[in-house]
Amino acid sequence: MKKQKSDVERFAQHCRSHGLSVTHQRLAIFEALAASREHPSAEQLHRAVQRRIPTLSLATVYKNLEALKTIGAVMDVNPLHEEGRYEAALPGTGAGKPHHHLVCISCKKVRDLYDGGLDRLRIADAQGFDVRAVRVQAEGLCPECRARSRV
Amino acid sequence: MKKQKSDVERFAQHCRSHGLSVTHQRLAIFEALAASREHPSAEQLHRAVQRRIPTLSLATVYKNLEALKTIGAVMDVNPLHEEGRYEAALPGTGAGKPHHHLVCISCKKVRDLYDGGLDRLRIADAQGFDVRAVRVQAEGLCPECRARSRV
DNA sequence: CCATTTTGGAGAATCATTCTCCAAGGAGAC
DNA sequence: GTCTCCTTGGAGAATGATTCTCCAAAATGG
Ligand SMILES: [Mn+2]
Ligand SMILES: [Mn+2]
Ligand SMILES: [Zn+2]
Ligand SMILES: [Zn+2]
Repeated sequence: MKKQKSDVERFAQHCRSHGLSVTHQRLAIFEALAASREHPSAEQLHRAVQRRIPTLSLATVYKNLEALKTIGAVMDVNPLHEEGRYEAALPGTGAGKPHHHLVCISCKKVRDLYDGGLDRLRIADAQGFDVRAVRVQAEGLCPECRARSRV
Repeated sequence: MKKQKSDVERFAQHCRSHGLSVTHQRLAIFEALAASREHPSAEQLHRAVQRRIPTLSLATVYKNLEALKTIGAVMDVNPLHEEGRYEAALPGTGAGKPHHHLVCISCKKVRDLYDGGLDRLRIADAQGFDVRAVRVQAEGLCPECRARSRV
């Protein structure tokens, strides 16, 4: 009977050690997320947790996901989902040849990354998916942001 | 003087062969995109093209990006940018260990992809970026959607 | 140039996400 | 447990990106 509590306790301590209090809303949101393998949206999580806490508001779900991301208890599956970014795709233009991207986590700039090794990636266990394309996104600090943060 | 026209001509023919008429707005949007290496947003493109066509509306930019994506003249840099998707990230939970994702281009479902080979990826030419993480997203049709489309 | 069809502009509408404001609920000290 | 203090939650408005509606303008094909 210690086992059952350990996940919750680990979460509670993670919160406290990062200065976040452990409310039952926060805990329920995390539990729902941890119990799912569906990579749910905020809306889906809201619906799931509302079965336990009918008064839970959607804004609270967003606030908590953001807070939990900050302390590393939750991850965002989508790289770069705030605003659409485009590139031309005809021969001769930027995306004329397949390539990948370097994305700055600070200023959001996107640079093309041509790397023959990455183009040859094969997915070992595609779990029945008919894989049409593989996108690689390398995330980090761009030279400008590195310089700025080193001040 | 043939060279300069060839890109425009190639684009025009690509449009016509896919049943899209070639308006100067559409052409200007594509030219602005092809001339940029910044992976611009719709808003940025709008500002750029407005210098040539002051009456251009933002909705027109979106309509055209969508139309051009459909015929493959434009690509969307962001995988999955419509709605945030989350996962737990503490030991014992889904993202407790680093992993990648299989995404269905039809129903948008996201499955975890554990692949030791992908975890060992190294970026050959990081162009000065301090790379902190590499995300791989394999896109294709999930088993359910394959079955449905094969009807 | 004519008729047909597609497209563009303006602005409203929609959808996801964030913010504001105030009351309720945790955390740590007695 | 009780008392504070500070964080958090709820409600709904606000925001920002994207889409839709409606009509006039422009492109196409002859
Ligand atoms: Mn690119
Ligand atoms: Mn995952
Ligand atoms: Zn940067
Ligand atoms: Zn699917």
